[in-house]
Order: sequence, then C-alpha cells, then structure tokens
Amino acid sequence: MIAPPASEVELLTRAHALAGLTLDALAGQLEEILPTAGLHAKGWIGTLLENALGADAGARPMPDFTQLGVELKSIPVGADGQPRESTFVCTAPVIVPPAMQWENSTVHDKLRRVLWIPIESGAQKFGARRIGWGFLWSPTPEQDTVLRYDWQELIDLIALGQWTQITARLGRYLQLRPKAAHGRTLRAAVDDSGTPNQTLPRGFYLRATFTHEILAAHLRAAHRQ
DNA sequence: GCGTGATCATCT
DNA sequence: AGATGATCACGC
Repeated sequence: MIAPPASEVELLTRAHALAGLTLDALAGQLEEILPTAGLHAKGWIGTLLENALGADAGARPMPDFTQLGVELKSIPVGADGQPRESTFVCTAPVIVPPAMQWENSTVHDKLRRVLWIPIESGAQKFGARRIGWGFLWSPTPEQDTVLRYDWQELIDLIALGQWTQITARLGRYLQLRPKAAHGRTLRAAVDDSGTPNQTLPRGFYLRATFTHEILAAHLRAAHRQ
C-alpha cells in the first residue's frame, strides 16, 4: 500500500517512472499475480496502476486521488496509438435528484482532471504489454461545453423515465451503455408515466473517437515542446 | 447488490 | 471495422 501522492507533480513523476515497464515487470514489483489474459483480465490493469500510484478512492464514486481530485484512466492503444475501446466514466443514476446539475455530477467530478495512461494493446502476450507515458488532462472549454450538453441530454431522458429512448447512439462525446454483471440485473426506476418499474443499470462512457482526440491533442502539444 | 476497474462479443 | 449492447472480476 503506497501513500497517495501529495501533488499533481508527484503523481506525474510516479506515472512517468512506470513508462516503458511491461505489465510483467510492474506486477513483479508489486508482488501481484498476472491474470490469465483476455476474458478474465478486464479491469486488472487499471487496478494495478491504482496500486502502483497510490490511488485512495477505492470503489467510491469519486476521483481516484481524492485529495488531488484526479481520476486515473488506463487506455488501451493499438500500434497506431489510437484507443481500442471506449472509456467507462461512472454509473448513471436511475433516479435523478431534482437538484442535480452538470457541475455537481459524478461525470463532471471525474472528468475535471484525468491522468491518462496509455497501455499497449494488440496481439502480444498480456504480460508483455508496455505502459505508456501518462499525462494530465482537463477538458478544454469547447470540450466541456459538449460534455455538458451530452450529459444534460442523457440525464434528461433518465429523469423523464424515457428508458426506451435511451441508446448508445446518443451523445457526441458521452454515451450511455449497459453496466451490469449480466443482462438480468435490474434497478428500481420510474417510467415516463411516473409508474415504478425496473431497468437495466447503465453507465456513462466516453466514445473512443473522443479519447482519440484527447490523445492526439496531447501528442501535438508534446511535439511542440 | 452496487460501484469500481474495464474489455468482450455481436450487430450493422 | 467500428459501434453498440453484454459481460467479467473485485471489494465491501
């Protein structure tokens, strides 16, 4: 158990010390056992990085580094450097509190400041994947505007109980997708006529097209240095 | 069961 | 091939 970093600089320094390491190497340092690749490894890399960097949020719905307000996201990238998957942000509420606004939403909380750490993905053996160069990101004003708009559109559908209208096709940067152990998971909700019912729990995700934009912008900025 | 960490598998 | 909908593992 490593203490949480005291500053963003310390966090970034820790992250950069991991760059170039394979998962095998980092797991060895932390005395953690590599999972068998593929199906049963979902989420394992993210947890490994949390442990390596001193994240302290656990499973609470708040940024991983609670004192810094920084969220950690590992992101699988192909040989081309492009994200291979969408990025889970947080669970979506099923009952929307009347006072809920973008500014006090969990999505906003988590995306306000993110430490992105690219992870090699692709055909190689799981343990041979290398950790990339992490970088801190905050939404630009333009990105924040789109995120806010997406969030409002999606949260309105939930608040109005219009579950049948909800699809992953909605949202430019943010989308809603199922987030559950399996398809039979149900959550108490209210439908669009105000009648209590049940619905599949969903989560907010960032589209890969958006995270691609984030990574590309970072690389352009880094090249100018 | 719920929220965290995500990726898998199917459809278009 | 890319996006959508479904699923896997862990801690509490």
